[in-house]
Amino acid sequence: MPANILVVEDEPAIQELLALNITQAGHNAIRALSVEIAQDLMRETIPDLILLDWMLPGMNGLEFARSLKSNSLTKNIPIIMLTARGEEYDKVRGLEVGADDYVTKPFSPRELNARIKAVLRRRAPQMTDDPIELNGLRLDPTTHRVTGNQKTIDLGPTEFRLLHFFMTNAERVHSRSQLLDKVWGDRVFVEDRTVDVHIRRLRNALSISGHEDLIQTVRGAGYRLSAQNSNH
Amino acid sequence: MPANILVVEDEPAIQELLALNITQAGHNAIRALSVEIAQDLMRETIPDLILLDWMLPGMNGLEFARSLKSNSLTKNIPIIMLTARGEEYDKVRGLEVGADDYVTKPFSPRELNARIKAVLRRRAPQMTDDPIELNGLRLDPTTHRVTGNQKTIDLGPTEFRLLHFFMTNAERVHSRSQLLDKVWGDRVFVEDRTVDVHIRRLRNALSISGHEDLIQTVRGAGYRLSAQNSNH
DNA sequence: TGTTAGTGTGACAAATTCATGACAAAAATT
DNA sequence: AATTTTTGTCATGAATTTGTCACACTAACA
Repeated sequence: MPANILVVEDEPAIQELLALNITQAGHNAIRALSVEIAQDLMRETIPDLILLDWMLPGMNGLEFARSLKSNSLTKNIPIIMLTARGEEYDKVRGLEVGADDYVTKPFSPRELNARIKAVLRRRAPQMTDDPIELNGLRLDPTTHRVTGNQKTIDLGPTEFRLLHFFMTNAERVHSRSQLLDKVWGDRVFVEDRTVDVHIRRLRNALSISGHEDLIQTVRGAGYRLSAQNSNH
Repeated sequence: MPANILVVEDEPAIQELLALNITQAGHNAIRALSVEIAQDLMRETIPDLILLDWMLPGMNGLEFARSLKSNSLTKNIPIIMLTARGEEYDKVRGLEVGADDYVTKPFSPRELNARIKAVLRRRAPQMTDDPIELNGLRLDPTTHRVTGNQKTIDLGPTEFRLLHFFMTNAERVHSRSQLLDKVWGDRVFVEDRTVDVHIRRLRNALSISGHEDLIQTVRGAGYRLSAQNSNH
């Protein structure tokens, strides 16, 4: 299965090389020249793997890795560090922040692909029982409860699944049919507009905890759960 | 996680077979040809599970099981009885002395492993005789009684096991089939809905002590014992 | 300013899920 | 053997959840 691989590398030539390798291996390469660009892109799509240069302008790779691992939304994304020969790569510190592997530049395509394959192979199954925390809201699958602002909210089965999906796929727009697929299952026959109603019910429930516009409407596209409230 | 499994079986060929199965399942097999050897070995290591032949030279399996269950050090070790087809296994007496399950020889590896797995899976909350206290409720395993709010209530066997399980696994949702597995044991064939009835009986008993909403229904998911009541 | 497609909202009936009392079989107790 | 307790199942009614609809509202655009 094809995976989305985010390449964070400031050297265009090397980035080109990496992207070429990735696409030839049947994967999808998303390119970022800096950490900032990478963060922007991740608001759209959460990648399955990140190739991260050790030395970067601005925020360096190590810091970025650490920030990724400390966020429950992104902490399970495997990271492969890229280091130049000569640069002494602090393996201990790399592993410490949760890097899964590293590759030394210049790299052979064969080696790179082998590592990508290996990391993707052991990627964790999604649905875990770990609580998901986001913007002061905490969803706990083991308790089947949502907590926020000292308040515990009981959700109906569908509302719970819907919120669970939104929280594990936050900061992205999901069309109604995508939501039906992912939350209802792809074997049901339900109207698109039914999603609207459930969104409303979920919004109602979440308003108890003060999360008023956590779920936003993207006109003509669908809905999105976003931590940063775009008040324009 | 690997477990130490003591195999008490006088027939070398069968013992070999058992040990092979166990090691292939990732566990550690300790072999004993007789009860006496087993007792010796147990001075070294207390196993996590005992596979015990029903018919043994010298002290037989039943007596051994009984002696194990009467010793506080060993009484919590689960026992799976091995019986030959034809030997009629006295299920009642087996359960009486505390055997957790039994397997008929000749056995299929698949069956044996399934039973081992099942028994090990539910060893987690060690059934001790220590009282459990939670949220002003005190459950005493020796008397099968719960005390709360100056009132003491007698529980039936199943109600007791159910409450015991809930108290040792509080703040979590348990599906009906999980409860059947953990409280009834996976040997039995009972309807999912039966759980509902026992929940009701338990709730009835607990209401005497003023714990009205201690056990909550999570629609579409199961039941949960929780000190915290959701505030709507 | 008016038109229009897209979205919010309240209501409602159908479907689903659960609570409850009753009852007979099974077990335990006498 | 008789009695009491425990247990599993069922039928029924209660409660919640769910999908739809009709209509109100909004944003975008001519």
